[in-house]
Amino acid sequence: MSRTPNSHKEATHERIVEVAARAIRRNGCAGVGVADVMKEAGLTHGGFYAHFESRDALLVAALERAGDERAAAVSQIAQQRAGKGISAFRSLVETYLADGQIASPETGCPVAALACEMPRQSQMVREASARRVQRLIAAVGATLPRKQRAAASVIAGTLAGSLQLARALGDNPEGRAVLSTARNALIRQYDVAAAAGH
Amino acid sequence: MSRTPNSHKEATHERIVEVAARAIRRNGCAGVGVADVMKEAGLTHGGFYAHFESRDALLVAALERAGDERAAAVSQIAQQRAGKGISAFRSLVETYLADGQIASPETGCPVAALACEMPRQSQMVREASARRVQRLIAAVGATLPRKQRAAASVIAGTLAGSLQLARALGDNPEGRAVLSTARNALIRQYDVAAAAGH
DNA sequence: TGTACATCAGTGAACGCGCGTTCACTGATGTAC
DNA sequence: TGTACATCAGTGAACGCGCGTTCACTGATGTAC
Repeated sequence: MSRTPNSHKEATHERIVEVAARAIRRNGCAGVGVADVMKEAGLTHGGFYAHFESRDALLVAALERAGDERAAAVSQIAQQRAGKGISAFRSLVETYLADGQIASPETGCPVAALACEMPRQSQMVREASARRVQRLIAAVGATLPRKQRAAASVIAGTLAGSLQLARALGDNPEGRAVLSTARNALIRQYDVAAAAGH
Repeated sequence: MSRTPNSHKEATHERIVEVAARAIRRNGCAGVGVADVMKEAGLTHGGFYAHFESRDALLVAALERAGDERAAAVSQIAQQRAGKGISAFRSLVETYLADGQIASPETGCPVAALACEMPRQSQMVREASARRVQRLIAAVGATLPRKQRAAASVIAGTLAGSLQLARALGDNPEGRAVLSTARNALIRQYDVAAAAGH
């Protein structure tokens, strides 16, 4: 049926989503342009609607992809560090709030990059956004012992909020101080190893 | 020199800034349209440039106005409650994270409404944004005893981040749960009265 | 093995629309005489 | 007191530009015979 194997169109589709997942974190929802994304994927804008029903559908796909990418990166680092006896919670906090994140929103958490824009999007994008927030909270909860799991949402809020304040202050000592203060406070308060006097 | 007393033009200017201060929190930076703001202020768009050099200059004024308004509202509530023996910190937390804030960004904190958009704005807007963030941190710090003042930035991050997550989840039990969890955690950890076993 | 054909991913011109900005003009109000 | 004038806040038409979306077309690839 398909002359070019499905894998070709699917590969192109993947490329568009990957570009959009970076663009939405770098430029915000309003900064994702159909023509720009297609160009960065090596295509012309006219072919876009063979891949997506609308620009909003692209935003949804970009949000999902960005969240998956980030979750995979964070859990990969946590696994590497687990061998060294570092708790999953501590790895999460140190990866999420790493100094390098100030200047690299395009590879960071989409919730931190987009949270305040979420309520202003179309319904389908808002729904995808809410799922991302739920998943961030769940990911934080998964690193906590049962007793502390109820704190997952505050911790998620602290992570996303602190990173945003640091970015607003800039990639300078002032911004980095916000991150280190947050890392220290979170680890002191919630890390099991720290609580055990480790 | 001026026929209509200065107070007339100044009153119009005030009105424009007030409308913009609400619009920027409701619709985001990209959602502040010159024509819309002027219309909501009862004017036509052509007169805009007699009041502001550019749209960006309006955003700067709107940010400053929004921050001033919110700071005044929060400190007014704190003063009322101070008579009842409620600490300034607790008042701040309960006002900032009130359930009603989920649905009312346009009268809330501009940092919570705009933080993730700040790094993407023009230089003059970024600078005004950074000042707002610094002022939020300072306002939190002013409610803390000296010993805990270093925690002001994490607390500010927790306030802004939790409110954003709640808004992204929506004005429903799920969103409100995020706020109440954050209020409880902050007051338990940082409120002087709570620490004194009050 | 070779030739004609069908499929379809991608192209590029064109559209309608909204928005920031400009500018010649209006009309109301205070001032000079 | 009254009349002509200057000032200037605000009007509304027009501009250029970017963007989402549409659509007729191309050209490469696989299939049928």
